[in-house]
Amino acid sequence: MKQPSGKVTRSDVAKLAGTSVAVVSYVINNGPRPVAESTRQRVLDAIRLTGYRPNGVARALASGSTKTYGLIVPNIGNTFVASMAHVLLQASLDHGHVMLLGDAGDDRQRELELIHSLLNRQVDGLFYNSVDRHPYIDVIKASGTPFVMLDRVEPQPGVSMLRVDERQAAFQVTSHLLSHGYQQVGIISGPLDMLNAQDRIQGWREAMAAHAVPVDESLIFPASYTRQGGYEAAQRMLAGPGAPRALFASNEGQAIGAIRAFSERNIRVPQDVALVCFNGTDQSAFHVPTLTTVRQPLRDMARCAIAMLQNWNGEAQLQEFPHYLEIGESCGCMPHKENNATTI
Amino acid sequence: MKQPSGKVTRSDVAKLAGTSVAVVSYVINNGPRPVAESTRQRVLDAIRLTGYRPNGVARALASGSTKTYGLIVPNIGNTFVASMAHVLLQASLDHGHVMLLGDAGDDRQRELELIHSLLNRQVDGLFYNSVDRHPYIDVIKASGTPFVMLDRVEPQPGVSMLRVDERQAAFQVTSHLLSHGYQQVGIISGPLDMLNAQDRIQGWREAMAAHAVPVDESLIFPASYTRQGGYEAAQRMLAGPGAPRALFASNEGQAIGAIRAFSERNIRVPQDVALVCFNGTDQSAFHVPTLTTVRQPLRDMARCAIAMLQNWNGEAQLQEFPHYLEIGESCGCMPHKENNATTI
DNA sequence: CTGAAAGCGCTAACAC
DNA sequence: GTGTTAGCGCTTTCAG
Repeated sequence: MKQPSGKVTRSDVAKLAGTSVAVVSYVINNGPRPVAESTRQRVLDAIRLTGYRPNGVARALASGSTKTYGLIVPNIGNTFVASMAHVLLQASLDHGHVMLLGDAGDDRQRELELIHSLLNRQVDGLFYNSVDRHPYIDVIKASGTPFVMLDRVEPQPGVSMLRVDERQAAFQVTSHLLSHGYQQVGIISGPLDMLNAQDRIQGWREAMAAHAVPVDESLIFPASYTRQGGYEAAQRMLAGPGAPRALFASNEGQAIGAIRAFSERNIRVPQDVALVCFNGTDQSAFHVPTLTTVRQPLRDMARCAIAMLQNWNGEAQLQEFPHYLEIGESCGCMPHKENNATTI
Repeated sequence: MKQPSGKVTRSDVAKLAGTSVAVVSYVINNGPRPVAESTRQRVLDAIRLTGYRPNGVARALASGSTKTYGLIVPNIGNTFVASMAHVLLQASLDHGHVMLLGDAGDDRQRELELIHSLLNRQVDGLFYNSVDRHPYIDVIKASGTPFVMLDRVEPQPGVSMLRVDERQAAFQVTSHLLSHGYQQVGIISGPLDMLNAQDRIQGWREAMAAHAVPVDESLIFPASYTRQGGYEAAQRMLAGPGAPRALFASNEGQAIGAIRAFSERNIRVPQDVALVCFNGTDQSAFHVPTLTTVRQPLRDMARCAIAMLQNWNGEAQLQEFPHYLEIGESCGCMPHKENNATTI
């Protein structure tokens, strides 16, 4: 008979099984002491009968581990962030950890609040993707909690970090556009004070140089990493003189926003403007047109991030991952499945 | 001087402040006993000096509350789920609670594992959106943990639930298409054994009846609630005879997948096929074309869900929310900003 | 207003 | 192989 409420404790089980509480623990934890098979069965039966559920809070206090990780993100509504969260969640569960999710709602103050909150709750480790370029690294360090930065920040001693070479990826993706023959490639960048925005712009610059194309600073359109940001940036671009025929959007949301803005002016992608973007998700493959995008090996990154926390020794661990270019229709070098000769 | 690690405990603070540990608690918790202002300051200083961080696990054990909620979702990669998670996270934080996020990865077994995991961790309450129509309600009930179902399930005693009248919403959205003059409206439904899929199909049926249109069962295309599902369903629809010129997709992902499939056959939305969908997110407004979609008042729902947990008395609470139809371009009754006379 | 002390439910020595 | 018990760090009652 299951109890109506979760008030059953380990000593109830012990009583019913006719053993001591220690034995119950040994059974539950498969150690650290052996238990006779017959006793073990009695305990197991008692657990079933009582509907006993080990109190994780008490276990955490006694054992010193919560089996919980924390994840701080700017906004779970961002599709790339959600993809990252998804793989981290899966990988953590594989290691027996659940995740406390802190969604900062793009608010710096809230982010700090959340960090304290998760730290107080004694997470075994923290994955951290900051709202902006001023992550609260000191706070986390002071707590002694293992943590991994998921986005690029100023290199610092004692800060572990995952990253892809965004400068190189930006170089590659811009070069891809240039190789199509475009002489002008615009860039919708992230907020200029963010390092990953700088990296991407830098790669863009280098690609222009490599192709002997003069860099036109007016082709940089800073925007937030959102659909709205991309939408507005594209509008600004169209409002100005000499809008480029090729464009590099710094994330998938911006790309989609830009395409929306274009469509409102009857500008087609890729026929009128070739487009590539960063950090595409599965969404890119279903978009019309499909998006040419730089993708990151998220699954590997998640596994690595967890390994970093587990092998934590207080020293910084840097792990760089390869990116890959997923060619879609948006850059124009693929046969476009869609055309305008329509019948049904 | 902050300590290098999180080993500072309350008694360290007490020692430094020259008080007892109880007083430190009184200061931290603003009660339950008053503390002299001067003592209070000494304690506060000691806390600052030591870098003391209250141990949430110990607090939870002693106080009986973890200040943590749990959220079980099928997959955080689904944009609608992510939107829901976002608002719940924000609302929870407003009430001082953090969230343990359980992402089942669309796997029933994993979902159960997660439920046990969160329950063991003594969450103060659980928000539950099941992978399929067989939610593990008994497990949660047996634990005595307050919980709210976020999706529609078989009405049961003792099960609180949020919902919108999906039958009615489906009726409305289908009627909207019919009012445009279409005689045939297809439906990409969810998996047929899910209640919300049945509800939506039922509303679709009733709308046909209300408009005196004979119901053609072959126009029901069951699919998973994903872009891939919508894509495949649309392909099936196009492969069959008499593909309808109007279509109701059961969620945003399906709609986007369907549009992709259409575009590959040079079928335009809304010119060739009028489309509406359920549970659109902000994404719908940036899509080309913008999507006509049924939206739910997520923010209100989140607040309500939390209130249900807080006022938990073991009795089922049912709360129904109004939906609203957001008219976009995809159904064809709006001036389409996009056209095909293109120049740049 | 402050201090002492009894738990909270469990882990893991340490005994036997 | 099993039982006893000292913590884990905190909340809160009960005495001063």
